[in-house]
Amino acid sequence: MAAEETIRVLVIEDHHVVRQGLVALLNVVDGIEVIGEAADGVDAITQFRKHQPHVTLIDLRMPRLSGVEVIQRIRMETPQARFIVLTTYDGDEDIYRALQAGARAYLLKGMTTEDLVSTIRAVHAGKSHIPPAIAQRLAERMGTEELTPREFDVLEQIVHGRSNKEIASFLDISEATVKTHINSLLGKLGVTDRTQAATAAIQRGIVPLESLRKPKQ
Amino acid sequence: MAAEETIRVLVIEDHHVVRQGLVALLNVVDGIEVIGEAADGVDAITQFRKHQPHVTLIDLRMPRLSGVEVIQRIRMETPQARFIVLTTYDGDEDIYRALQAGARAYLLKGMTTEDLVSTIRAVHAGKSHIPPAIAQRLAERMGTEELTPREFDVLEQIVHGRSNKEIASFLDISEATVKTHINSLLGKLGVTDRTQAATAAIQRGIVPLESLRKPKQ
DNA sequence: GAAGTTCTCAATCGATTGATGGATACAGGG
DNA sequence: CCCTGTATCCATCAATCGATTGAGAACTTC
Repeated sequence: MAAEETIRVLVIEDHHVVRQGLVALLNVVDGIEVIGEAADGVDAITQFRKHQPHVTLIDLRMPRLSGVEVIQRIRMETPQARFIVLTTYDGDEDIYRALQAGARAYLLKGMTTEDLVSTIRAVHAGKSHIPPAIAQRLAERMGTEELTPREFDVLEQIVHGRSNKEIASFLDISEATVKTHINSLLGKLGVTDRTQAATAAIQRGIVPLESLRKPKQ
Repeated sequence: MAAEETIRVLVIEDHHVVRQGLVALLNVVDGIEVIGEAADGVDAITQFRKHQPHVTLIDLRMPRLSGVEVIQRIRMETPQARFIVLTTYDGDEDIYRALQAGARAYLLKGMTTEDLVSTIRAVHAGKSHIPPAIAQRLAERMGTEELTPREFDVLEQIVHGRSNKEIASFLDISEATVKTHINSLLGKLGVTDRTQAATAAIQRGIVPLESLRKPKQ
């Protein structure tokens, strides 16, 4: 199956070095051709429309439009589009959303060339390619309940180190109510106190690490 | 200054894609040549001895031997060696250690090609190149005291969500002692409770995020 | 051996936290 | 309309936490 068809790949990745690395790796592979690149979400959609790639490699963390949003929008107009999600950190909550949005596979940036190439071929052939470890974690997460918006607000404040009193004042509710929300979210996260809730929230990417240094808008 | 001297660069980076990207970017630049690559700390030292590069690009998070250790060991035998630290996340506590160990510059992986090239040239010319934002943060950190080993043990347990009683039992000391250590480390971290201590520890890279999923050996 | 660190422990006390039970509102489905 | 589920809110109370003070033992460093 030498010259069956060249797989046309679009690479969406904001880190210049990583994007260049992907292109350099892929362009020496037989049967794969990088036909476009994008460094942010908006450009990604433009490039997709222009080139209509077979397979799109996409980073999740990007300026302007997140990877998940890009996948959702593109699949609105091109449902058969095939995406492989790239991510640095595998605790990422967004992976789960991306796969729900229709991504077919998932790769860590520490992957080997063989991983990359075989995954691209598999996805182009219509297969999905989720590592067992991720599949299991996804299954676990399916069973767990989603946090309500209010619970999310409270969790965000907990991660930022606010006390119940401060959270109550910030959200303009009573301290007792804050405690109720905390109690609920502790149960949903499967933890027993606020410190565990904070680390779990960071680890799972529910509250992004980047938000910590900022003085909360 | 066209053909003054070709700068010989060694690239130490465990992520295959990133390494490939750096090499691809640098090899098209006039006056810079990548003369070696390494994917882990031990190999890094071997490659350094073999090629004696002018400038070494080095990632901090690596298997076998950390970037900081590599810098320290190489500078033991080659004090004039020049390092540029690469890192993904700029909250990294290790940056500070790397610069103390003798790194001359620091680059985020989201940098542009111009950043990369000009930094390599600057460092090769003997200059240092620390972004103002990092310099300021370093200055701040200089004033703060280091945690003692025991305080670090306790902080690690806090991040893992253990209660004082559990920490006491785990470290085989009394709960009172645990409280003493917590009191000290709260002061040194500049925070007021354990939840803030946990998020600060993660944010600054004092306790690595990867250690969270594991059931604590 | 004097000085400095670190680690250890204790006791007290006010503040914070988390568990529990319960109230209200509001949405479909039957 | 009633029932069920869900999200929001509040109060009480015991357990935990953090601040504070003081002090002895082990280990460096000079």
